Amino acid sequence: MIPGIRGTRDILPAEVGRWQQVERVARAVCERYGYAEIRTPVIEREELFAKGTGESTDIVQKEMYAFTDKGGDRITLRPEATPSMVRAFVEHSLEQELPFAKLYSLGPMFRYERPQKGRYRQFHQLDVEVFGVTDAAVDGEVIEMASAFVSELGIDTAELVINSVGCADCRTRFSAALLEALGERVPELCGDCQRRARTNPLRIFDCKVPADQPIIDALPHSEDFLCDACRAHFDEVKRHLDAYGLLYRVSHRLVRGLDYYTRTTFEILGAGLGAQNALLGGGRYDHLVKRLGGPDRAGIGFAAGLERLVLALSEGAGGTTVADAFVVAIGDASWPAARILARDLRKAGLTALIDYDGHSSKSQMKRANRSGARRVLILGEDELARQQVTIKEMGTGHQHTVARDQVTAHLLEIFHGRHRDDGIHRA
RNA sequence: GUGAGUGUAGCUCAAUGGUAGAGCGCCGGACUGUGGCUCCGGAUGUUGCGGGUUCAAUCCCCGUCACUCACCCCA
Repeated sequence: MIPGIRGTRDILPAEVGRWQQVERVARAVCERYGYAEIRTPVIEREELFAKGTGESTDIVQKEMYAFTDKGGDRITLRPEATPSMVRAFVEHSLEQELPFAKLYSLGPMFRYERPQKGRYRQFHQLDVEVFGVTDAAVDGEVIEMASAFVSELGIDTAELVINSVGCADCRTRFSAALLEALGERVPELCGDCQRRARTNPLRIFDCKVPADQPIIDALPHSEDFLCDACRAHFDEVKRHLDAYGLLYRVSHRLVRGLDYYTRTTFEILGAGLGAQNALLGGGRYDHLVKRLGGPDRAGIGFAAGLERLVLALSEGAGGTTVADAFVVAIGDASWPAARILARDLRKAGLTALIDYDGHSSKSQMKRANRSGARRVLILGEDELARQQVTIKEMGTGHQHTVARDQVTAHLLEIFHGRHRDDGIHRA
């Protein structure tokens, strides 16, 4: 056997219903809020992420699946969606096309990381982006939508956390203030934090080492270093969230890892997910579009981890398709007629199963039982001769006969009375 | 990239330095045109892979791969 690649997973039939539910809700919510779907390639030029995601990030430095293709170009599997969304927005001048430049996309991302709970090398994200709106009302709407998405999935233990990292000026001043506050205590911090102090002081807030916490707790807060404009924007965002009645926690320690974030950042944290507990995260990136060669347009968005959402879904969520009917043929002569019966049921929009080999009726019944089909349509030599079909309700064991040419109408009537739902039934 | 734990049947797990067993599942029969319950019977393993120690390794040692969790990073 040739095994699958480390950090990748097969989403098996037993759990695919949960995925379909997450995807269904994701699409429904996005469409309701006026987002248009876009599908971008999984391969892009390496420089798109070097410039977009940021040369200093670990994603770009050591986690990309990058290679030189046969034409000599540097290519990479996308590690995140935002730069691709920006590229497509710019490349196709989408702001000319759409009433609002609000886009969403669903698809796989790739990062060469050590797998653990909620983290894989191929993982899937819902990515949502809005371009060209600086007003804080869009921050509020995006965050409200993210929150609505999670709660519509029935995940009710999630926590919304927000912060503002300010504009480039605020960040520069804040970083300097952090280093100054740290002063000579840098060597007391853990190795990772010493490295962060050199590369990106804001990330010190991500530290989990207990010994470092007293020092970190004493550090200044980003909120106190916001310029007037950024402060006003953040206040306005909070007013919007309050107006929506959303519960949130402002955390000055929420500093997101990607270089492009400005002002608003937010995350929704799930419970019981282990260390990788961010269901979704995002923020504003007011200079990214221009930085990637486009017009000077603001941007804001978030990415949600589908694996984590599936993990956070309640036990009974999802569901599998069970057949409306299982056709059982008895006797060699019945098989051709049974196959036509199955075809006719399917043509009428019903889900029908039928065996392939000339198995015994018993064996077919067992398979029918295992399939979960709600009824078995028996077509044996007796029925064939009388132009009938025996219908056995698996739940009760009762059976009755119906004329062959009435079968589909008969079944459709049963479903009509029960508000049939495309054959998909919750477990 | 770092650390810890774990790899035995399809699944969940036992076992012993003397070449493996249970439960569930699967297949068949009792019921030769009828599932679920019951009873009876049956099949399946290169004990992750490679090497070492040993008369003998699934068990001990080394390496390697995979999985799990955590660090790191982030969805």
